[in-house]
Amino acid sequence: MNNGPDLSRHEHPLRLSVPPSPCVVRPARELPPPSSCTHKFLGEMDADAGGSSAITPDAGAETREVTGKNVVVILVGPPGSGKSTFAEAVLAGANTGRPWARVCQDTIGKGKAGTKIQCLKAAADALKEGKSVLIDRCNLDREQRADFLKLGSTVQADVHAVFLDLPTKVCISRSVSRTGHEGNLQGGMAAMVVNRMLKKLETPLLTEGFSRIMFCKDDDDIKQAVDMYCALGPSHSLASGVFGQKSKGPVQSGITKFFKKADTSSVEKSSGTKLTSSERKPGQKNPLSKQENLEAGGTCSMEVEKKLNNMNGNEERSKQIVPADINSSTLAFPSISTADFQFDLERASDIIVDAATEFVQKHDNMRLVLVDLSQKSRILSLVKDKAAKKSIDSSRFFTFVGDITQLHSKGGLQCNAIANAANWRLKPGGGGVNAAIFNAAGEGLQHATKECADTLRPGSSVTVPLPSTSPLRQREGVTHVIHVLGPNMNPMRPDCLKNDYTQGCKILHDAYNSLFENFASIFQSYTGKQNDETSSKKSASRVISPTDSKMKREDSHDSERTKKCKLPPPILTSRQHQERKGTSTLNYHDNTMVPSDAPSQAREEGSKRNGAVTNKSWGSWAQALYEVAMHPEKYKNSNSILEVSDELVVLKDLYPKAKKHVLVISRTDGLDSLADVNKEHLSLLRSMHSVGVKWAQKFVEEDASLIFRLGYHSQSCLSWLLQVPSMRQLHLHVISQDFNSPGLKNKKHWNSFTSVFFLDSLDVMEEIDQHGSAAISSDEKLLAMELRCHRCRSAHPNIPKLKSHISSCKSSFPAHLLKKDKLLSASTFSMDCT
DNA sequence: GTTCTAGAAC
DNA sequence: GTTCTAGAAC
Repeated sequence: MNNGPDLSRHEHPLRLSVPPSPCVVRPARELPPPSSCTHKFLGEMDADAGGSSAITPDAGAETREVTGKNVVVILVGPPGSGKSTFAEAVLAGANTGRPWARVCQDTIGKGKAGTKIQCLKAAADALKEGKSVLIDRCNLDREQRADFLKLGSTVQADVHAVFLDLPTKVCISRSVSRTGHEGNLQGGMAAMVVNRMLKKLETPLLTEGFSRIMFCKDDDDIKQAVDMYCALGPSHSLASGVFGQKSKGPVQSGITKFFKKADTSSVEKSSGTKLTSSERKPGQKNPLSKQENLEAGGTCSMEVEKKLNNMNGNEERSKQIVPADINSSTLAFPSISTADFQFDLERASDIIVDAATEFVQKHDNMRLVLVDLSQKSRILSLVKDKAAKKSIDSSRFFTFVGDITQLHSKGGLQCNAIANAANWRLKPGGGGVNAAIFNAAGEGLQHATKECADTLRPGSSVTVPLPSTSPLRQREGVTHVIHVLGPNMNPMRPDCLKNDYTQGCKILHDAYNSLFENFASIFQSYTGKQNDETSSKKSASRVISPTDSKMKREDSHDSERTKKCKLPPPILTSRQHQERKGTSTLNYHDNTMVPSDAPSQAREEGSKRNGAVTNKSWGSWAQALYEVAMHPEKYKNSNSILEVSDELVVLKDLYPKAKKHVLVISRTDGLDSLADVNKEHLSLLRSMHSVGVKWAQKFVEEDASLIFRLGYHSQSCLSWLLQVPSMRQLHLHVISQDFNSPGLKNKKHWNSFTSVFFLDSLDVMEEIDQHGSAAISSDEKLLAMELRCHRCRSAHPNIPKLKSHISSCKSSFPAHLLKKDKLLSASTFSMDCT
């Protein structure tokens, strides 16, 4: 609650905080009289906010002086909070002659990932030119802001913070649904990023060195702040202090709170139509439709939120007739791939109707329900029309408007199973149906899902029995969730089919077939053993892939593969097997590390089935580390293996990128990359780290000039889809920082060890300890970045020139590496010994 | 992951 | 003409 006097929204902000003095150049447009509401605005200040240095209202009113100082405005806010919109609005609206520059990290890299250093330099340059600067990056924590504050104080500029403190759900919704974002952050990844970033939020304080902090909680605040900076004359300075902090409540952060507040809002699908109040059911708060999100993102309008909030309370629950059929098993499913994945609605509706027709003809005691949250859902009406034209039995297949997680409690529709429009990692998040279902089902669904499969390929599905404790089971009577993944036609996502609807339609059809087949499988298993959860779990928790739905009964013995659907088995040709016979030498390239007794036929069959849709598999070369980890004994005579334990193998990298480069490989099956690691693996990571340190120490003792760094490649969750090459099996690089090796040949090699693509082992452990997963960068641009020296950061045109430079560069390493012992050198170890 | 090689850059 | 990169093939 706002305890201060009401802020007059209609009066000009400059007048509110800056009473003009005779020598002030008045902005071109007419300003209201100066004195009327100064107190009002300053009365908004929270004297406690920002620590003890928050100034009193009167002091604030008196601080205005003609200084001619430049201003550094540090925008603070997560993606989607409107920082860029703010900065652009100031640039466009400034009308007093004060020159402004926007320093934007998203664009400063000119297509490549921008850095803080680039921003600092640009800001310094602009300040030198006499411009005031808007720092357009997230600046969420003190450390991120500190350098800009320092820069400001160095040039004696006023440093302000404008904190775009909007509701988390708004930022997530906007960043998820925007397109064409300068930093390429949008779609499902954006929700994750916003959520993660907000965990790091540290509210700006005057004690950091700001002369002024302004909180913008909504559209009006933003507009006021923009107007104020637009009207800030060259010789004006704004009052010091904290303004606009209206609530002392905890800062809302994270998607969890988002869902607690609006647990059904994110189920909204892209319907292509605007929502009206009548489309909402009681209790649904903040229903942000995709369409509205886009509008909100595009115009930075907070009106959306208000409008949506206003919808609550006077909505009427839509009356729907649910065909009663207590003898049928019911599957409720959302439209797959049409929202985030932008699949054409016409085509999608044809596919849904075709697949459903086929299904209901085959199974007369099961029914399918297409569900969408919006009554005006276009996909729903298309399907409805097409199903009617095909004369499908409407008691077996029908559409339903409602929240898929509350069909029984709110809609009176009892469903045995619900389908989830999952992501390929089968993890919560994303802000849509997926997030809503994981949220509604409770944590049990995550655990149950993990037992069934780790990942999902486009066109396939996996059935997960809900634990008896799941609220979704207890409240809604849903016994199974079937995760299904369709094709992606969204160019802003990394695995886009680029308008290839031939392939897209096939995958979508496969996805529905797989979903329906899995549903049928549950029912069949339940006819005999309705109360045997274990049994049903075993039979139901299978992944049905696009082409194996027809052969699922034939390969039911193949339990291991269906349990871990993530990895198509290595693709080995018969020639490779022949050539490989009897050999177990270490060689990534021709894959001779794969044991010669590999069950080749089964693998080939498996690869055909699994590779049918996307052909995205671990190439044979990528299996090498896995083979070493699983069967180190086969390579015991190789001098490449340095150490073997139950937990790990230490291997000399066969293509070292530095004088000393070894890999500490985990031997845990299924731990393919950092994306698979969670808190349970912390002790393994610690073991890997300490073994890595031990080897680094050994090498340093042999050659005291060596300096080591320990870390993991950012094998992101998207790498599989992006086909970014990587070696399967989690491995820690222990690499000397000379990078003096013929094995280091190209930009990708260099950047994979010297950009943020390389994640320090210490950071990874800390991240996992704190967040349960590593913050993996998914930006493929990282590996294509310009070549810069890892020590002095100088740029070089090509690898030979870079190599020449690094052979003699003696600059100190970047500060972030010098901290926390991320670099291991002779001094590190001698210190340890003393 | 590497190797090979066409073609761009110098 | 030589060097180097980047994409295809493995």
